[in-house]
Amino acid sequence: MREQFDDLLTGCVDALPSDDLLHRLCAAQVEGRPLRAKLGVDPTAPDIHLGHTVVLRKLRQFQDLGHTAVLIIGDYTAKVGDPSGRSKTRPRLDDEEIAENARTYIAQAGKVLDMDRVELVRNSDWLAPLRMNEVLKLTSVTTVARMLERDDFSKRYEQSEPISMVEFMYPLLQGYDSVAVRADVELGGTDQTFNLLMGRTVMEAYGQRPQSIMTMPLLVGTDGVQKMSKTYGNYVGVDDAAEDMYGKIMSIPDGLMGPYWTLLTGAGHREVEDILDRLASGTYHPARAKRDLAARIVDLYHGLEAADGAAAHFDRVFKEKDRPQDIEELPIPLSAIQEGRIWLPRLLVETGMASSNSEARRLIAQGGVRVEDVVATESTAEFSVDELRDCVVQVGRRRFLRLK
RNA sequence: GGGGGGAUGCCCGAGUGGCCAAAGGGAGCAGACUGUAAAUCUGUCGGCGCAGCCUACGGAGGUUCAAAUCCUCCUCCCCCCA
Repeated sequence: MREQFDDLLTGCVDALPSDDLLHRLCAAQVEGRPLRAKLGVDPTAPDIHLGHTVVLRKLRQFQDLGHTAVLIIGDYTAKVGDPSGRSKTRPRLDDEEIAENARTYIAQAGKVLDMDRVELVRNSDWLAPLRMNEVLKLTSVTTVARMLERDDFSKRYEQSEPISMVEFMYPLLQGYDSVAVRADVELGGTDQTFNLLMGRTVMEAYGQRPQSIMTMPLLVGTDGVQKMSKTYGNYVGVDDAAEDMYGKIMSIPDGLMGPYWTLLTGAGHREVEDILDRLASGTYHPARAKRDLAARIVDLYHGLEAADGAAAHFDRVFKEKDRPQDIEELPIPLSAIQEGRIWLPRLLVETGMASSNSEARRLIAQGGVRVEDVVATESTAEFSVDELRDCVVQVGRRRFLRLK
């Protein structure tokens, strides 16, 4: 039991109230009743990345220990939406988009969870029919002062950034979800702490025992700075090809290996501690550790064979700086040909390897463009169609194209 | 309802009449180096067949030889008071 508990706490930032979860686990064992572990996700984006899997893995751990994973698709809360930021022009998600996102989300979540044993529900089932008097009851469980205690609200308030009224509704609705599914414990990122705690308040107001809450750190993206997010371009998608996944993980700063091992591999606390100890003592080479990490994660989503293939691909392209095996092929665009000649900058633009003539000139000036392994030095370079046929054009270290 | 502040390049943010395609930082991109696409360093970072030209500092007009900078109106955002 203690061992189980320690594994559950691995990677967690907080489990509140302090001994509540342990008590529940014990009681569950004694009574032979599994705990109901709740995770709510809003299907606001079509793809999920490793950042989303942190909390999914934790939920999976609950499953593996025989508890019930309750996955709430926030198809209603997604529509309430988070109106922060400069979103006035952003079109509201319509029902079809949400449905589509939910579909892909569930499919991708299945790579982490045992979907056969997940209790899958949608919160529109109970939120959509709510009547005004219910909503009013819900809003009366807390106060504006408490809302403003919330870290991000208070920060925004100080910095004179807008806070919309519906944003006040959001934690209440999420809390109502907990009531609806009778959650024993709710999981979430640390950014969800307030919402999770609000769930306790709401449950209490509805005469239920307030849930235990468990928060997981926000995964830092491959840039090592910001949280993993598609908008920052520092994400590793669950559906990324094995080679991409491997390469992206190899690109993380060394300091991120600890969190990644802890949060993304599903390794138990003993294994993680061992790895980190050996890294700290220098008996485990960081390059080796990162390769193992990358392989481990690719294995989780693509299998061992793909992981080996990705590692080999990585060595070939980045270590030996060789050409990759599969180079995209493209016919020489007709639009790049003028009077039978092909001007190099135009070729780069027309093939999508540079975004503008200026960009192309820049790349050439910086020695970043190669044609058949020969560095192009002049932005005035011209070729004939025959000269370029079957040639490999390379921009930077990782963009290749074979002309046909 | 009244008063005040603000809108600058992908993002943050300086700039209050010419020296501004616009400081600085971040991201990105390229180069060097390496254990990797880490770290570090260097360069670059609106467009144009580019030693020149064009378009740009929320929008529309105006003043001026000259405007991101001054004036007018408009749009949006924020704060304070009520």
